[in-house]
Amino acid sequence: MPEIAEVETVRNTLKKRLLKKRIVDVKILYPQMMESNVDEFKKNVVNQEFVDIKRRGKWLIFELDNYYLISHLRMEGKYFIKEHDEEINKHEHVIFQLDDGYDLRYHDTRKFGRMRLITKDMLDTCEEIQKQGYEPMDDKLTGEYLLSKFKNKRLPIKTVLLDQTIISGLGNIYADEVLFKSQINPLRTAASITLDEANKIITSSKSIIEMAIKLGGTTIRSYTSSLGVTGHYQDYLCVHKQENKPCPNCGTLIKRIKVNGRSTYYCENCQK
DNA sequence: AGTGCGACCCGAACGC
DNA sequence: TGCGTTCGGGTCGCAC
Repeated sequence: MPEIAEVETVRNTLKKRLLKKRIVDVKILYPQMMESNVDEFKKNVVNQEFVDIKRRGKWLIFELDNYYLISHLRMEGKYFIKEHDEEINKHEHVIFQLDDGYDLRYHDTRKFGRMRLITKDMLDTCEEIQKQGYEPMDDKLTGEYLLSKFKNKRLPIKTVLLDQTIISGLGNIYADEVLFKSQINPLRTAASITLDEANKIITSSKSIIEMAIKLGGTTIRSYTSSLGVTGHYQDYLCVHKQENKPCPNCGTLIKRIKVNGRSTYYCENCQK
């Protein structure tokens, strides 16, 4: 599932293939995922060229001549580049036909992803984008900032790390890994986190995201006809999806619990 | 304001 | 084997 590192990898990969390409047609096969009016979307996106690809948290932002195409991959959204005459897969929901004989195809088995076209001046007022908190690599993310956000929260710290308005980009996997590296029990309330621990959360997030981006970069599968992203970070996970495996620190078997409905993995010995 | 929970989806995993 | 059921994951919107 794409978290910040995967979205960054998608961004870097697509950038190499898409810049200066022009959209000559678009097919929307699953209109429910389109938050813009479908007819307007088609009308406006056709004949636009890809100028840049940006990212904010888990949002991908395709910069076109006159618009931003903003796209959230949610759980399983992927972009593929395929030759235009290749058969359409049943999970391909939006097909952008490019001027070079290829398509950019949005593929999403769960149909959870969303996309929308906005004019350039709308980005500053686009709520989903603007309400994102600081990203792990942002210097503005400080222990003091986190404490001010955690102050009145009685929710488990694990749940609060998934709140994109505080730290932008962490998902269920990295939240578990960050808490393990910070040696913090996922069930602790956010309000109970000390300044020291908040700083640990920040340094852990930075190093984990940095490594994940590097791994994503080295493990891209790029075929001649398509281009998906399968990072290899899963080979380096300490706790997430590691139930009943030994903790890399102390050997205690990793526990799996539910925290506010989400699977959560941790070492009960290391994370008090 | 903070919190809790259902809805959105459907393939995979599980239970019988 | 084949069926039915449950689960999961990010985010939103609504109720409390």
